[in-house]
Amino acid sequence: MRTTDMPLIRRSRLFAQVGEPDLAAMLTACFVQTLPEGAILCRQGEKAEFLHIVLSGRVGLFGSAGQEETLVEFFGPGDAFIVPAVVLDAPYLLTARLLDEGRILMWPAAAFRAQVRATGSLAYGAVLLLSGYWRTLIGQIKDLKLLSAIERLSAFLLALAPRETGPISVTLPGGRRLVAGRLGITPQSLSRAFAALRPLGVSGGSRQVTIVDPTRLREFAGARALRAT
Amino acid sequence: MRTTDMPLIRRSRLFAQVGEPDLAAMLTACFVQTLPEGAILCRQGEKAEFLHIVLSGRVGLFGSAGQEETLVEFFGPGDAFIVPAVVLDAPYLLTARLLDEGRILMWPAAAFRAQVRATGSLAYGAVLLLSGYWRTLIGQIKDLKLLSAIERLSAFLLALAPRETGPISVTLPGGRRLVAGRLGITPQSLSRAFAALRPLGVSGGSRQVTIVDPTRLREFAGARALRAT
DNA sequence: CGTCGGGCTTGATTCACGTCAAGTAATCCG
DNA sequence: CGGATTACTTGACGTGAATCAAGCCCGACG
Repeated sequence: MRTTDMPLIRRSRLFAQVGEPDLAAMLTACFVQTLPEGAILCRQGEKAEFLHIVLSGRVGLFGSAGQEETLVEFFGPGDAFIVPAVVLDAPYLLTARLLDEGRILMWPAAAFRAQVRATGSLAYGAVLLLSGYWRTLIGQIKDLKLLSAIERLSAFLLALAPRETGPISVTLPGGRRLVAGRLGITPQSLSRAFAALRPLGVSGGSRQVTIVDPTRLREFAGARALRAT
Repeated sequence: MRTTDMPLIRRSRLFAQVGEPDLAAMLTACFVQTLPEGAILCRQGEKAEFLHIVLSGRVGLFGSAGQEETLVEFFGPGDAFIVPAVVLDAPYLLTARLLDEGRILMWPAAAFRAQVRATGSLAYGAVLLLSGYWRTLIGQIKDLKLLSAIERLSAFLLALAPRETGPISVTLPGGRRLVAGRLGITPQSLSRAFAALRPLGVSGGSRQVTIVDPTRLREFAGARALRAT
């Protein structure tokens, strides 16, 4: 574990409430790995062996059924993405794959389970983390059930936008293929959806998208007001 | 609070690890209400005021966008369904409505937040509860993204089946309209999906469905193996 | 410099599901 | 018990997105 990892570790919501000495004690059971793009962290159906916390790089969580596979969610630095399988000692529901080269904190499942049970501040951090994830997943389910593909793309882009107003440029968390999966559509349909948004001021290369007027896009998407009506 | 409520309260995963004296102390801040069918516990967009724990009856969580509304998930006794909004002190993403008459434990949001932060065993219970929910939500997202309507219905019915084999009769958690929402389809499509499964041995009245051979249904649905491939 | 290959776009067609519209069965309530 | 209201089913039709199939763009590599 490098000294440069500590600030990254501290930044995770999971450890927000954990005191310095406790944290140091916990981390003795862990190690950090640098892994290449495409590396698989865990595979759907296998028993949980490690909790993974992303220190750098991005990770995609994929669900598969038969031949099909789609991306369910993106994760980035600070995320600990399979807490549930680890605490419940259940098989992974998803496969995690690195989208970039990245550094991953590996925490043996049994040690993590014991720590969560023993350390209130860690459990509290886990509650915060899981609460945030619950909300993103609920948002995604609502999107899938209530919105059209174009509306979902609008909402997705707006969620990426840091500022509320003025022309902005957002970078997609992955290639078109992955974004399509996240939105629950095919790459072809995503392409058409982007084409449909072009008249509304959305222009984009493969990975970088600029929105000339977020407010207008928000009006379009929010004609069917979603997240906090 | 009735004395008959205590066993129901204890049964919730949330309190599994909480000691008797701690539990008694926590509950002083709470009260229990009996509410009629159709009562609304919280409304999408409003600030979280109470944590609700279902003691009896069933609750539906609904998401809405514009005019549309669908059921996102069913909840029953032991479930504490909006923990995330409460701990994060954020607006509800969903509207909760009672599907039957039921008894609900009401826990003021601020008191619950303080307790979770202070009491490790409660935080641990929350981690377990949230972990279980994460998994059901992930399952639902995978279903929506990867399966057809008929396959989703099959998977839903099989998840309700208590035993693995032999003819069984399951009771749907709500009317057809609600089940359709849960599956992300219209009631008409649900009706057709049931019709399509009839040749496979699924017969059903409005609320009670019998599956003559779960194994056969599982084969059909699991030709596209899902949950634990 | 050319050609090879993957990722993106575009068009034509198909299909699953939604929508509209009856019709029928179940439930409620005087 | 009868009539109204609601819930479910069924059919005909329309549509959004998937699928099939080229083409295009751009970086990789001989």
